Amino acid sequence: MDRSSGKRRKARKPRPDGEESRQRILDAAAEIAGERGYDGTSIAGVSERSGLPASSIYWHFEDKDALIAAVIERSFERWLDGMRGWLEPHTAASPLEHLEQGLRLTAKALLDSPDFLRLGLMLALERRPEEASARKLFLAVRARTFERMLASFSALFAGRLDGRQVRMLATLTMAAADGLFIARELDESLDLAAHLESAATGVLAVAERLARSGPSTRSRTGRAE
Amino acid sequence: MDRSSGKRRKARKPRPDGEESRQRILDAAAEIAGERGYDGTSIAGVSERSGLPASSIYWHFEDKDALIAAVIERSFERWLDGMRGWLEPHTAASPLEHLEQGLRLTAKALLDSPDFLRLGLMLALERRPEEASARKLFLAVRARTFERMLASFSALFAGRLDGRQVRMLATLTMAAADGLFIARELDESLDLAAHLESAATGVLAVAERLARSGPSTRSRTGRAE
DNA sequence: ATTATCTATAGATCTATAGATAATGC
DNA sequence: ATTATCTATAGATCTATAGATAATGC
Repeated sequence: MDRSSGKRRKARKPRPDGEESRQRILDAAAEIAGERGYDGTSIAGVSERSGLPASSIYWHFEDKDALIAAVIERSFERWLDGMRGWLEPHTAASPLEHLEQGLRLTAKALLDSPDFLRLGLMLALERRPEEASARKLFLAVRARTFERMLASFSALFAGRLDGRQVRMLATLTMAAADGLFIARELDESLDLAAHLESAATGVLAVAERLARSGPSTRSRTGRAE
Repeated sequence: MDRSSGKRRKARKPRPDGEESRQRILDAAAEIAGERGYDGTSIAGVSERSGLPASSIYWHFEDKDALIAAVIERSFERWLDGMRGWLEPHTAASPLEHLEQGLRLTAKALLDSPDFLRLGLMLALERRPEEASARKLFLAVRARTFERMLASFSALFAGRLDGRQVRMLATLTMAAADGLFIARELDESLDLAAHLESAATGVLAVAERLARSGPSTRSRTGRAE
């Protein structure tokens, strides 16, 4: 059924309304999944909100799991668009400016396309045995982002902090972003950019303190890679 | 059906196995809800895992919503047990020690009974229109904890920070706790206590910076109460 | 000929209840 | 008499598919 994976795509051009319908289905699924999570997203609901029958959904997507994974994938691409400029190598003058720029872009991306992180965190907190492809996709994407942050902190504190300490800084930064995102979801009047900026101040203060106290201050805090 | 709300409880003593069954149902529901969220928790699943028929579940709880709310309520009580000592007024010598003690207890409580925050965050991220009683309960409990933190920070920085600044500190602290909890859920080798302690260092650094720069430094960051 | 949508429905699962039966309290 | 469990099932909803039909590409 599913021809979205592009395996043996025919040379022939598809009908123009097909892609539009696919997007309408993804829009509806993203809305509902963002409201109600994985199990709360029913095919009937997506069908109703998109205006297309259930069988059309199954024509475009293999099954419900693939549909949710596609929602994550698309929202991640939009998210990446928002973060472009930071991820491209060396558009900022100094490592510190690079981090600050990353922060501003993160705040903007979180506000522009919150579906990605909201649904992603919901999937991450769930630990269902089967049907994990959407969750796996989110975790892979998240790991990649973490590696970027690691590289950024490494450049900023080269020679002053060891790998374990840099990893802790990146963990704290990502935790602050996740936590502040949740706070803002629960209170939309919260100024996300200002809070992220304060959090960055705190992370840098932790970094200075770690740098002064030398490498390997306490028992291991994370698994070696 | 539901006699759990204790409205017109008869003078007569209930059978001893009743309460035990109720707890087994709650155990099973907590496990499944922690794995799969609200919609993923089916009565059939709870019935199978608890060993009691569905009708027994409905004898003990009004409906599924009440069951999930009871799960939240019980895990919150256990959580509170872990936090007792911090919440009771003035067991610590200084405000700073009070905060540090709260931090240690938070780490311990998060590790001992993670169900409360895991399920709570899942519910918080969802925004379903109906069936909100479990979610409301979690948010109320969360708000109370936030107020305690606010009082604690107020005492610690009395006269040096205004209400808005104290609120930002509490928001950052709670965000760090939420975010680090998620990080630890995704990587159970993560040393939660050490990371929380580092986060606290960062929050205090932010506080010092705010105190030095005087009150009302930038545009409002939160809604007035 | 291929792409996409439509109607209709099979079969599984889910929430909730009816009504009989067992166990305990007074 | 009340508390609690048991069997059985109604009725709704959910995932997924079958098969007819429409629209477009070549």
